[in-house]
Amino acid sequence: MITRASQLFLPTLREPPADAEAASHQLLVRGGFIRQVAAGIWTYLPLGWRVHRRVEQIVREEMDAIGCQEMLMPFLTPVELWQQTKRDFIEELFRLEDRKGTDYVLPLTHEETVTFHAREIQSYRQLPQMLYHFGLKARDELRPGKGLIRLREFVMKDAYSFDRDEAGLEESFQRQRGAYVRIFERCGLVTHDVPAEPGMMGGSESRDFLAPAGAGENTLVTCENGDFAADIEVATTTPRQAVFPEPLEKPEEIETPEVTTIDGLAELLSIDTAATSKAMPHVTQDGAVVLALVRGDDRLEEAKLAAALGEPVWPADDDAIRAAFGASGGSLGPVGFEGRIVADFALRDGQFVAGANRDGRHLRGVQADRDYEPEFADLRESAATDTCPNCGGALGFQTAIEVGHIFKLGTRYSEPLGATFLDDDGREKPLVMGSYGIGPARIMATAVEQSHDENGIVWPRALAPYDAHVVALPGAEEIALQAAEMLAAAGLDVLLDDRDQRAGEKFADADLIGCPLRVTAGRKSLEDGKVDVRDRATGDEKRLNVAELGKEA
RNA sequence: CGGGGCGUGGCGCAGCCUGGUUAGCGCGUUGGUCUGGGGGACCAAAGGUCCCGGGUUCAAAUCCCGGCGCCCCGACCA
Repeated sequence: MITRASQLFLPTLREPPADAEAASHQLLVRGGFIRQVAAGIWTYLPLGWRVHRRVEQIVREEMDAIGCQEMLMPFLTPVELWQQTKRDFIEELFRLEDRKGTDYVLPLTHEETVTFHAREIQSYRQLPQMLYHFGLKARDELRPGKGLIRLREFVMKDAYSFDRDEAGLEESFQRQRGAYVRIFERCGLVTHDVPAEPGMMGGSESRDFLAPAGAGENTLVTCENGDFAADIEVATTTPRQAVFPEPLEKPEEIETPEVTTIDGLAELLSIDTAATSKAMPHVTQDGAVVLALVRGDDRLEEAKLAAALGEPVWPADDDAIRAAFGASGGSLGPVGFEGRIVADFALRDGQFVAGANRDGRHLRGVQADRDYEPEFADLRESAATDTCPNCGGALGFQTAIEVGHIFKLGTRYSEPLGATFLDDDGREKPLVMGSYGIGPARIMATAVEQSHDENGIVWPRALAPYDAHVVALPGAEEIALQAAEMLAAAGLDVLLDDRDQRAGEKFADADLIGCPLRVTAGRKSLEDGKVDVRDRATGDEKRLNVAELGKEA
């Protein structure tokens, strides 16, 4: 198929928009792929929508290949479904009301709706089932941005599996996981399949597909030897060994006037920062104060704390700290604290300097299980000085985009919504579910992040808006058209730049738009009947006869 | 929610601090001439509620107050 640039709505920009920082944001806007309507709300222009559809088609083929069935569920959703699963209080949820006063939500995902339909599954004989759709999602994000990376409205391919039991779920989960690996591979992306944090979906196990990128919102932790990779929110890596002073029989209070930081404390006492502990009071939804304790040189990973507690928490403010500890931040510690204490595993062995819960004083020789009774959990954020838990190798940290996320949901949705089936033992049981999401827009953004140069986008072949971009220079319009027809006959989608523009402008646009092949017909072609075929990725160029184009492509 | 920045023709910006004729510049757009393998040159022209509302003033893009929108950095997710 041939598309003529002269008739295409393709507004390319010479300069990037002032508010764009991420490479994908700049290039997709400059290349005329997308335009912003409001924060996190975008239109796909003709070129951008072509790319989106190519991503969709790859996803569709891989879903169909594992027996997942396409359908379409609605955007407007009665709030009752979300009330039944108790997700109606989620802050990101858009709510609206019709003229009769009936409440609706715009779905964050479609677990509720698909489970509503799954109530029609009656018997184990109908299982397993896998369903999917490409549906709009709406999320009232606090901070949308970075082009297509964080959107308030977007198309998601969400798939759902229904099984009799955990073993069946495991099988469905692995089928989806395999499909995801193939999808990202076909899209030409580098991704890592890593353990993740289930967040608001709930459920037992989840895995993220993280794609390293210049701009992103996740941090991927990997081992130099390739035997470890995880999202930093769940990464458990090995902290460096602390250097401890001589142990004490019991804690000893010491004067530490003016010292409110770990560095100041370690310096005053001439000890390793890793031989201190850091108290970070948090409050739960119902106002209880929980003390999170990590080693002095560590940072608390809040996602891990929330996971350990099983509920979200917020850092306590000064008033709450005073009330619970009788001291201010900087002198807090576990000894004598009445509430719940969660300590990082790094504090299990050894004696640490901790706040004394009296301003200007600390305790030396504080030992877990002797001087205070904590629950232990992994709370620390992986640090650059950590080593691989599997081989001791050095770790690397990269920003990454989450392009896919798959969850084992279990009965989190089927139970509240009453989606049950009759098993072969004659008993009624809730369906065991999984859910599997991919954002095509993020795949687009990731492809650009991972593959571009100073001149523009270098699309992976499978995602390019057109396979070939034929540049017609003045005088050679006829040859250009013949070349385009040859390529089209060979099954390629062709963009024919027949605009009345200067050569430089056409080349610049071709580089910016980033189709894999560029074919130029110009004055030289009139002499020898050949055209220049240039590979966008490598820059390699060769002169070919028009007749040879088909087989070359 | 906390912090920072911005809002002026389609795009990128200047002007604002220190109010004062017709609000400028580059790019783009339209018409013309010459050009024509990496964003060319010259001539002519079109195009603006200076984010919105209020206030101060003889006079507001400019000063004050209040909104709204957008971007970036810390707590959420495909």
